[in-house]
Amino acid sequence: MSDHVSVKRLQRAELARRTNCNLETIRYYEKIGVMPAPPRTTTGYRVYDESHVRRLRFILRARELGFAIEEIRGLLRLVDGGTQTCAEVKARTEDHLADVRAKIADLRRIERVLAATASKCTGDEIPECPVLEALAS
Amino acid sequence: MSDHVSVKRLQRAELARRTNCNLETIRYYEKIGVMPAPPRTTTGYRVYDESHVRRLRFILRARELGFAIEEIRGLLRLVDGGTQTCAEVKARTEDHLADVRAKIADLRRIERVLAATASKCTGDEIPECPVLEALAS
DNA sequence: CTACAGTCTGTATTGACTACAGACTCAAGA
DNA sequence: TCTTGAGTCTGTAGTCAATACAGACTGTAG
Repeated sequence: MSDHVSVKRLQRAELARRTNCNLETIRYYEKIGVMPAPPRTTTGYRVYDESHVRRLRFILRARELGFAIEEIRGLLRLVDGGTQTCAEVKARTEDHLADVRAKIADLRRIERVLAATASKCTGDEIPECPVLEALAS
Repeated sequence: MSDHVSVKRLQRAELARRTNCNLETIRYYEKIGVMPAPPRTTTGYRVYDESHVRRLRFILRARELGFAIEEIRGLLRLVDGGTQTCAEVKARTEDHLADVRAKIADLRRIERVLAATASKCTGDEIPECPVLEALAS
């Protein structure tokens, strides 16, 4: 009776398809310990279920938002421990938000320099080039 | 008379100091061929001069602006060949500018999601957390 | 029985560095 | 002259976050 209400079992390719994750990335996440090692068939095939789908989606979404693996590991510890407080997670999110904003500021500075330099270009065939001069000076 | 007006000779650490570049990065740039292999003393020490300072500054500035090494290699070929046209460089710069703008757009999207999610947090000690829910759902 | 697709493992590659070990050189001080 | 410490040399390994591949095994359909 134990598998009367059977859980849907997935192999690796199916998990990859359902999460839109690269096949090999799943194994990689298992190796670095952010995905749990799933049970195996007698012949060694990994067997996943819905809990793995949720876990992987969590990781992928956090990666999309630019969290580093180590930051995600921290978030997962909070989730797994069941001891997380909203305050802790909020603090980590805000730290990360500050990082993202700093990156945006960097890129905007780069954008300004590139745009200003490119706009000086005549587009002529002459070898004098304001971009190269800006880089060389 | 050949070294009557002697060029200022620098060793690696001095070049690093003057360009604010990591010591090992200089050797790396030589290895991958964006910096020329400098002459050596009889005992094998690299000997740099002002031309190396200029070259390295060019590379570092381009890196700061987010050009990839391969893009820089392309810019350097234009410089070295003496055949560069302003139009070519302008085109490459504008391609790169488009990449930078795409990255900014990505990060701004991420920023919006993070900010919106974090602002829902109560900061309370309760384990329900809108950030984790947003990631898990 | 034989294809063929899927999975398994470990390892190599990417980009742009950075760090380290172990040997060598150089200049200054005792 | 000897020693000490700083600088340099080489090759190699590690970083991050995957991605790719080779070679062996398994599972299934015809």
